[in-house]
Amino acid sequence: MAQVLVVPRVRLNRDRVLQAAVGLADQAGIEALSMRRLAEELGVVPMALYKHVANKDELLDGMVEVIVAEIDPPAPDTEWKAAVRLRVLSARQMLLRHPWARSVLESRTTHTPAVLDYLESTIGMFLAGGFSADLTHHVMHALGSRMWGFTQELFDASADPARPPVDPAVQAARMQAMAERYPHILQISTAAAHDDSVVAHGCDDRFEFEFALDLLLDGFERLHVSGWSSSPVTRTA
Amino acid sequence: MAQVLVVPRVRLNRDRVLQAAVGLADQAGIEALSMRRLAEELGVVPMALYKHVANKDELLDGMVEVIVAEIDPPAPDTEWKAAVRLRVLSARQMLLRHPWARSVLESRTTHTPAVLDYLESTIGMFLAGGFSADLTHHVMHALGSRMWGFTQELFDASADPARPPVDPAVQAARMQAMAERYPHILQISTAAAHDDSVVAHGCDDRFEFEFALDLLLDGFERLHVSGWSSSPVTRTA
DNA sequence: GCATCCGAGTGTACGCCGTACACCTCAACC
DNA sequence: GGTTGAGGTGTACGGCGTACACTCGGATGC
Repeated sequence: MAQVLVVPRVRLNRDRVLQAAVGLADQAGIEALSMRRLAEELGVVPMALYKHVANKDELLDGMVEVIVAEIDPPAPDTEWKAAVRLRVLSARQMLLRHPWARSVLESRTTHTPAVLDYLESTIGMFLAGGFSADLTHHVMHALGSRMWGFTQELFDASADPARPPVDPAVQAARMQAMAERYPHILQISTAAAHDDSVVAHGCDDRFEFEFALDLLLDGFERLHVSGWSSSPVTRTA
Repeated sequence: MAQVLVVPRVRLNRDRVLQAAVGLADQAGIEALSMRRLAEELGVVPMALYKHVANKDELLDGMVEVIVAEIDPPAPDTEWKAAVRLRVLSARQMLLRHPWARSVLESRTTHTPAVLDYLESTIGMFLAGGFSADLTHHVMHALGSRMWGFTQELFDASADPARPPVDPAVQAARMQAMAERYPHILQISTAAAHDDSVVAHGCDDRFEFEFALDLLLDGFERLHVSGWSSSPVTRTA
């Protein structure tokens, strides 16, 4: 017999695994995504997956990278307000396509490069629009609840007490690398700090919370006293 | 030998179970909360818990009731803005005490009475302040991201396709009971509906999303053009 | 005083889960 | 044509939620 007759059995790789995981979560729900079920979907034994992802947590991180990459890139030469609006609305479209994404995104504390890139470019829009680093810092917090991105433990190494302590030299090198790749993030993460340490001590998140809340409340009040009753956009079907 | 010497072995009850669950989640994290671990904590065999809660999902619902009850009641005779502010800040304090609460709250789709009561009284604040039902509807959506409460599937029976269909008569009776107990919720949930059906068809959540987003963006812009650079409240340590 | 009952707590067991570890297979390369 | 190493396999372990049949003890009725 020449050759073999079995199906070609395309080789597994990390990307095929991640794509299949996203697809499975989309159609069966995130709670139905188990390593065993995913392996079955790929016609492979469960342990085969571990040659491509370290464990289930890393699988979820990989899935996040996949979906964040679906967000439209920043529109060039666009005024800050329109640019942010487009970006956030695009992120929202992605979240609607993947209903499980919000909870997974919010459960991940380790920010992956795709996520950091997304933050970085969004921050850049405000800064390019002339916003001060301080205002941008607060504005990102206020936006945070709608774009899941910006939380105070971004640079906070103590966020996860279970993580083993890191060598200060290693930590400094990491900060250096961060500063080069994500200058805007670094800029605004330290903008609200009082002392001079580059490692931000975290920001006053109660202040951030009230900032956003008061912004909303003042907006509500303005709409109310100006006799707002129907929507500014037409709502005819 | 008179009597017995064993510890009195206080009887278990639903409340003891829920309190222990909240305590365990507080100190060991929500991922460490298993029926087995909780039972051990209570000096009892795992299956004993099932005499007091139907299953783990109902345990989580019960935990939500416990923590929502910790939110301060509405301050009487207070202007709407201050009243809402106090309430939301109190909810935030509760969330800070129970770091696991946010994710659990957001994962529950079945709103328990405690949660509905919370929504009801908050909505009442806006209405009492003279807000139209329509504006209150949008305002609750905009607040939603910060107070986890108000989502479009509140009255949407089709939210969970896995749930068995309900007898229309039963459904109508349910709506009637809802209307009596939660008039404000009903009022604003139907405010944005175009047709006359009492069972809201769900609202245009893209509109709600943009409403909140634009409110924030306009606020950001106002702050920006007015030269906002430092915080309106003093930030000295 | 004694039989009855019934709900709280028990014990065992099942089918899921993530994944450690030893093994096999086979294409690529010297 | 033997070696190697990466990809895929098989078995096994401990943990999970919970179904189901049970025991036990205190309250209740006679």
